[in-house]
Amino acid sequence: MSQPRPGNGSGPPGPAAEPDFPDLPEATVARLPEYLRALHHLAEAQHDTVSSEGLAAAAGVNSAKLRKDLSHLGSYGTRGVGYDVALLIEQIEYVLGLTQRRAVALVGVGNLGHALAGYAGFASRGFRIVALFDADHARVGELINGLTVRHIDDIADVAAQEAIAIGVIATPAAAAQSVADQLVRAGVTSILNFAPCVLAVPEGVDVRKVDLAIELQILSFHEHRKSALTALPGAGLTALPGGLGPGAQEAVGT
Amino acid sequence: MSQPRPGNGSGPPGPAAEPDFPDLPEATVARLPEYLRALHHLAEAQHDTVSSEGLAAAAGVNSAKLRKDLSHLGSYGTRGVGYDVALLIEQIEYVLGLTQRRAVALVGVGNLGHALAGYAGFASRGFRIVALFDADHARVGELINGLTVRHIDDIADVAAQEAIAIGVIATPAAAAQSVADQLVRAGVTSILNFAPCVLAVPEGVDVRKVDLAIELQILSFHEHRKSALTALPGAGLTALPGGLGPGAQEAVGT
DNA sequence: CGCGATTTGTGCACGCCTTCACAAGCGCCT
DNA sequence: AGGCGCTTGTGAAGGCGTGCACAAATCGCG
Repeated sequence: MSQPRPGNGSGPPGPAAEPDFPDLPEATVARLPEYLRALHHLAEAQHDTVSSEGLAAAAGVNSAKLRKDLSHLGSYGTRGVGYDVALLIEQIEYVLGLTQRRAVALVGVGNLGHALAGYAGFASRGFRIVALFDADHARVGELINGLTVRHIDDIADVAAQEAIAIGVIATPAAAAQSVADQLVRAGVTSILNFAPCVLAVPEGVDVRKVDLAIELQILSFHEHRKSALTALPGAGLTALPGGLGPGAQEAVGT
Repeated sequence: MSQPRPGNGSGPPGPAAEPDFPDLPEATVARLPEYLRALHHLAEAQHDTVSSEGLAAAAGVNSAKLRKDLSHLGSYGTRGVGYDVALLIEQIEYVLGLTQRRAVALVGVGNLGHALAGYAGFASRGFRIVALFDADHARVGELINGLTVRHIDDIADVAAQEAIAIGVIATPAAAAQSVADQLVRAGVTSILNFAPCVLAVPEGVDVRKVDLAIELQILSFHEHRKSALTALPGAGLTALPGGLGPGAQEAVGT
């Protein structure tokens, strides 16, 4: 767990000493995974280098932003040429801590939990789900994707065997806080919460929340706004104003 | 302040002219759904008023931020008392355009799509899934939650009958762009994309993306950083520095 | 009727993030 | 070897969002 990296041989880090990355802008961290995905895509297409322009387009961001983001990791590009795809992949994966496949525990094997347990994207992008839990005894024992569902109260035992750093909560809102408490008690320090509620956790534990209905509600706001606009003003919706050639993704916040 | 609504009748909008909300800060819009959820929770608990402090705690945000957010909607609080829960719910629902239950089409009835189709949270929070689509003919005809899966090519016919404003893409990445194109062609102007790829859409179409693996990768970064910190510095992790009483949710970006 | 307690609404300052614009650096071609 | 074009890396400016701190407003009580 400790030993961030020895300064030696193979890995991306490079032989010399490294300050690691104590202070990457949070906004940058949130974009790195997107760059990483785009890079893997490029690698499969046999590209060995990319310009910031090209990578930015593939990731759906501004090229200046991308360069600034990458500059925070150090200089891994070559002026006049671009970035080495393989090198950049290694570097970003290292920064994100993906060189070790992190163990993830999933709690709540209902509708959504089932889907998450079977989601191939986790395995292919640096994670392995090592345990499934549920509070419902009727579900305990069920076999999903090669894993047996265990009762949530067993989580301490499982955590003792395997270092679980990340927990995913896919339970109803009413159960989420108590599940979070159990996860924290078992040593989990990062939680991805799909339940529509706010979690209280001790300092040092990170929580990210994904609320599917909220995403729709944000879209609904923009729909509401759009329909109000087309109803009122003179111009109405004449053939799309600027160019309509597929511009890069229209953001709508983040 | 501008007084967006005349003080008359029952519903929040009121029959008279309205400037609507052409310019709400995007960050505020993203938080309104969270306030709304907290408010519904309070309403169920028979509270008719809340202070900004109380609502902020329930929504996991700063009270000053909450007041500023709400002030953008107009003055719906009473100094010395707080906010009227029912009134605020109506107001936020109106702003978000939830007074009409928006019709949503879901494309991709695989692992995740199945779960989304059965997710009760959509129905209970202002949306109704009116159609399911898939490209796989083997899946067409399947009955899920009272809806029959249709082929993606039929989307134009369905859109003709029912005004579909929002489309949800839960297909593999390879199919997502082509599905998006079909949705746009059918008149959809808002897309929620679960596929791990960037979508190109014409101007005027809004896209929000949810990438489950990216969320985990962001957590992984913080794990990586935490383990590096505990390994190096003198103090190590002595009993949590500040207070460890469950503070409000630790954000980790948004 | 007046006063104090309480809570909203907001002006202001600070910091983060984005974007532009350009100098520095690298490879290639002649 | 020299010059030219291309691309990175970054300084600086502008905008947005956050949080503080306080004035204004309302209620309840004596």
